[in-house]
Amino acid sequence: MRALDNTDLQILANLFRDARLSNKDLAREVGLAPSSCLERVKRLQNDGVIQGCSLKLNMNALGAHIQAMIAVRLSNHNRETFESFMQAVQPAPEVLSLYHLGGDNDLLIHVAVVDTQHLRDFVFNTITCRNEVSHVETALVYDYRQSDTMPKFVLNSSQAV
Amino acid sequence: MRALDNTDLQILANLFRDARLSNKDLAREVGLAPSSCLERVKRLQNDGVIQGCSLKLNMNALGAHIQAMIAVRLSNHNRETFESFMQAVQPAPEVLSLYHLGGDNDLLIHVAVVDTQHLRDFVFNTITCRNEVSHVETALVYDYRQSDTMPKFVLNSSQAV
DNA sequence: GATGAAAATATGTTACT
DNA sequence: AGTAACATATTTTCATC
Repeated sequence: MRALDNTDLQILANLFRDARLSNKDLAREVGLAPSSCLERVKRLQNDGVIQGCSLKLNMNALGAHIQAMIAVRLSNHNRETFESFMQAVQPAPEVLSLYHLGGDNDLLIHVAVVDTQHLRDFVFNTITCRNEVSHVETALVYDYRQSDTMPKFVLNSSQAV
Repeated sequence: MRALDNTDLQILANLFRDARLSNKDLAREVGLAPSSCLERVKRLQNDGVIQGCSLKLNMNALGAHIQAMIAVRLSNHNRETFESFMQAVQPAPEVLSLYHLGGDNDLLIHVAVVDTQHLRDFVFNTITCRNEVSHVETALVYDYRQSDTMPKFVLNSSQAV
């Protein structure tokens, strides 16, 4: 993979702010011709720097009035146990995202549910029913905010132009 | 806000999978003429059902080789304390997202950092230096997976067509 | 509301610097 | 690698159903 130069970082920062920016507008923002800009965006996608693009939705409008974070500890920490748990839980329609952590809790599962009864059913039917689960704690999510600016770090030599 | 009908849900599900889908392709997927489809997408944006669209980036390619989840407890739980903490922390370039929870921990902060030293500096300089912080626990994020399918629930009467 | 055709815009190629 | 020009495709408007 090629190192990212400053123009690449500008492209990424702009798309991070608004991924539906047209190529023409993006090119103007970063001071490139549209064709050159398009070429770079494609390269960033091919190189796997850009991994995809997802919609931020208003969960309440979809009928999910409660969001919760479910912390899970497993009884066994080998790879197979993890993978089987994640593969069973991730496809559930309530699951928004899933973190595998190194800490007291092995996993954090961010879910959206209709109401408290739905939350309880989800925890029983999808989480605690699994025999690899040793401990579960559920907390309401009052607020969830995603950064609208791309993480930016001091460049090291391998990234610099 | 108008209730979402089945076509709206199909549009959202398709865009959730790939927000860069062209309007033409989206229209074909949901069985509408491109113009009708565009009209609905605009309405969903205006109604705030679609809140935005963000890029999923390979953090390693940006030079962030470590991701961590920082759990924070505050000494005071009034609104002002929360807001001032969130407004101070959220703009930090390392912060990817921020959860306000009702539970033992008040906040979870998902961060991307260059290395362990950077993580330590971030925790000291941005989190523990603040006097409203009473407890901090940091865990490495080994894996972070976002659902690629839109949460779907049984429709209630207010959402049904 | 939805459609289809026309006008405006954007994309993607190619040749050139 | 970047630019400009061109052909193709898409978006968006609008009159109509």
